[in-house]
Amino acid sequence: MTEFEKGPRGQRRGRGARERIVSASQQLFRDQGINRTGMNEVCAAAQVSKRTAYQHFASKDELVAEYLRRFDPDVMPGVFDRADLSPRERLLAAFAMPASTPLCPYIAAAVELHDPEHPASQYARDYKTAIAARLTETAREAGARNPEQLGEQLALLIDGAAARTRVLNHDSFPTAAAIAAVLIDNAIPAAPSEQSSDDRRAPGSAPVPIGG
Amino acid sequence: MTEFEKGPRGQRRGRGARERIVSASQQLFRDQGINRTGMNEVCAAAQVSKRTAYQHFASKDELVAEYLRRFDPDVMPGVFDRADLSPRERLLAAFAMPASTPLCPYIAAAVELHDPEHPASQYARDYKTAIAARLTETAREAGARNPEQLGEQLALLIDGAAARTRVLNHDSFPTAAAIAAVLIDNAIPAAPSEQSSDDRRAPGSAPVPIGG
DNA sequence: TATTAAGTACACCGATCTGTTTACGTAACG
DNA sequence: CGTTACGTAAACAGATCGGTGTACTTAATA
Repeated sequence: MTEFEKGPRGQRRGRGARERIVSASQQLFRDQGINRTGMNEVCAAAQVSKRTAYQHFASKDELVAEYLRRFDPDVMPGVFDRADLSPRERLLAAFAMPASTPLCPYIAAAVELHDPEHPASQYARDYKTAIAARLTETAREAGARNPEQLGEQLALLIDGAAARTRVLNHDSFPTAAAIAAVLIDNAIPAAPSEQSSDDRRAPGSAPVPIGG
Repeated sequence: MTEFEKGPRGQRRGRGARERIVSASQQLFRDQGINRTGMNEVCAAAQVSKRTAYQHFASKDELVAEYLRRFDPDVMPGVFDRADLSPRERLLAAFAMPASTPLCPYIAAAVELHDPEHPASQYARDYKTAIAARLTETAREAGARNPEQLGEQLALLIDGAAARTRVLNHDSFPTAAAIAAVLIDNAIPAAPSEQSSDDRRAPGSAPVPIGG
């Protein structure tokens, strides 16, 4: 059966190869960019022959797509899966990304590839849409007046922080988090000033609509 | 002196060449990306021989730097120079970019070049800093409580809208403008209601500090 | 043992890109 | 006229890149 593991007969091949290739591209594409990283370099880093690499991925484009796809299977870990946090806290947690978090490879890929039809570009759109959807969902849980709007706004803040951090080489997520706090407080009726364990809403007050 | 114009003995050269090269790179770099546009293509579009191009620009990197530098000599025309607008209106005007406006070549360049030391990357940082400074200045005029903070926040919104527009292929500036309106209203004490949809604020409620 | 699946090492192809060089053209000016 | 400055056109150099082809190795299986 060969199990496709390092298993019975493989000395160091089999399971390792594909994994190593993807893993190497993660680091190289992120650190050096996609266009500036050749397949030779990826193969060398993965300790895999070029032949093998092209047996696992028909083209570099496929590897790039897989590189993005594998990046974050469950969207933004440590944010939406934190059942111990209130919805509001979860929304804010999206802006407390650790510095080690890679800087939005989706934006980078979309810019570098420069082709909206590229599978990686399409996946970048899907990912961004998924993020916004999750934010919207959480905003709804938090009792936001217009969850779609708040979700979209928070997503924009995340992208802004990522882009700005990249260009300025200076962490902009705190600024984004501050804005997020304002938006959240404005969007949730009778927002309890700080961490809200319960969010009852004040029905009557017509607060500031965020336009659109 | 040869005036650097079409000049004494130039038949149709001189002033045209450099201008045409920069102009061609504007369009090509923006439409196709920097890395995907070769010098041959630029020269062809500029109707200039390669020899001449490399006489005006020692390298492609220099041309790229000039491409960014020439992009917007006075930062964001139609925004800060609109003396007929109130400071608050000027702040909001920054989010009403016409669709024809090129989509943040600075972010694109920083990502594409992928080298923070590249002169173009440095210029991108300078440009972004200049934008934030202008926004801060205008925020101060508008009477914002913390102009630096508001300026930085609005700058982040602009970058977020640009990045998101690029990735999603969908104009995100309206969303950013809506956020901006909220931030501005929150940051300016007793905001006099301009023609904004509404900005009356519950009078007694202390406005939410935007925290830093 | 023979086969087969998987992999390595490495040369190679064709395309593309930056940048240079060569050969030639042309117009102003002495 | 000839020189000189400036320009074109096009070949070329050198590098890199994506991707392939070939020959060899290794180890499990029939």
